Amino acid sequence: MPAPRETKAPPVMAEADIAIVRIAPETSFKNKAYEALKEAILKMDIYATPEPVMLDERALSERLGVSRTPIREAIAMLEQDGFVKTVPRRGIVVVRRTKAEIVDMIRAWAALESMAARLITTTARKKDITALRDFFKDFGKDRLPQDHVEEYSKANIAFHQALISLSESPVLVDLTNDLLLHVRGYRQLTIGRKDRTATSLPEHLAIIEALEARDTELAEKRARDHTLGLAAYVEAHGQELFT
Amino acid sequence: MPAPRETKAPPVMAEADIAIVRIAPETSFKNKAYEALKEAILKMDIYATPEPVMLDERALSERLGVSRTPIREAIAMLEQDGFVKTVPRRGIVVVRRTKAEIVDMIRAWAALESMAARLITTTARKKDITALRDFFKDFGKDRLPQDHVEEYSKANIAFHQALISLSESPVLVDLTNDLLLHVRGYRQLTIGRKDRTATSLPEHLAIIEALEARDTELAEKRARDHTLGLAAYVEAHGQELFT
DNA sequence: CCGAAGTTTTTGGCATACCAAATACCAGAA
DNA sequence: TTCTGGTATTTGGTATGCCAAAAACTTCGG
Repeated sequence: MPAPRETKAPPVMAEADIAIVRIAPETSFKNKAYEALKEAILKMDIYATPEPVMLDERALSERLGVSRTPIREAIAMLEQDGFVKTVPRRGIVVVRRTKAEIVDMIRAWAALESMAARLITTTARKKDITALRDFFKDFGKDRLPQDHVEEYSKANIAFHQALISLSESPVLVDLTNDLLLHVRGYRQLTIGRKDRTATSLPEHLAIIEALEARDTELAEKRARDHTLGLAAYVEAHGQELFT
Repeated sequence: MPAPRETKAPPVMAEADIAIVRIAPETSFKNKAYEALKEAILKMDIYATPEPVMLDERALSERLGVSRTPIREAIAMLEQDGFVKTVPRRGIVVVRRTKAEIVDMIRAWAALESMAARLITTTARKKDITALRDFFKDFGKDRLPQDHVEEYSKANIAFHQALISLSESPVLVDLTNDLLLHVRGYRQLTIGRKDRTATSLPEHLAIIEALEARDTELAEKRARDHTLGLAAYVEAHGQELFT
């Protein structure tokens, strides 16, 4: 395949077939504002203050150097995502999730991930499954996860995302990513908790083993129970995190 | 009601403490446009014509009697939902799903519904579970589902939605509803297919039985397999529906 | 000092105007 | 007729301005 050109090939020309990089898509201000606001919201600790976090259209437009129009469109998108809620003539409030909502999301996550595990046993290559172990290669008897919670937490999330990607199901990937964004509101605070970290690694390895064995039912069950365990944990010990 | 005036309620107040219904939220044009466009998109048969269906902002704004601003905000929301995609300086196109995408969505649906079944066995009241049979009370040996495909299809969808609602998990309910909206693009064409209809009813009843028996694993499995069966069916026989 | 009425400010909702890119259209040359 | 160049049109993107409701502030009478 000499040239990546595709749309309606030109009649003749081809002047020395220099790489025509197809130009840049030039993302709009609307999308830039969406990304910027989304990142800002995810970065802030919404649960730190008692009073709700508010956003101001005009302030944001001035801050980002664009008019209110693209800002408002970005806000509309974020509202669809469930990150903010605009109250007419009152303001735009960053949504705070209750513990019950977070637990609920984690359960849905468990459902999707167990389906991913199921699919993986029938389609993924052994090579790719085995590669999942690499996420934890830095941890072992001499370097316990509970002594490097922060680091392990990152590896943990990366593992789960890689696992779901192996299912090659765009829907599962997208849905879990969305859920994860909401759940991560209290990243280290919950997922990386020491006491859970201790049991997490063995469970992950068990999941990988079931996948390698192509044991559909077992892999599905282990993936489900592992994440449901997290849900139960948050439900039991996450009280102090929510107001 | 002598006068339709409403703005600025009279100062006196309290006059006979009649039920003050909290006023109407007065949904904005943005939301009205969103609902209207969403319904319109779901109603049209996107897969009928070979060429992609396009939307025009100006035409829509004139059609709905509002300016382009709320229309654009509604479009931004629909784009987040995955119903449309706007291409800069080209137009707004109604997204057409491939067969693979639909199958993928049904699989995710299966995952979520099986989790709902799991939750139901531990929390729902027997009374509510048994009530699920009512959706099919009009069908039986003397009135086969395959002879009333259209009607059975509606009962089918209502059953699944009621089932998931019983889980009392807002996340599961919302996610499956979203998926269903996309899958329903070819409502009668797939879900109501005669050959599948025949096996559908018994499977539904089997799910209900497992729920009543509080058999978590079995209910989960039956719910999952039932919907995965639909996915497999679409994958095998849905070819003619996509381009 | 307190509170109610009135005024100003703030805030999101909406309409409108203009811009640039992509396309469609059209006239003129070969 | 066909191809080419240029021009008019279409279309989404963005900036502004104004409106009304709600909140914040001010003022004045008790």
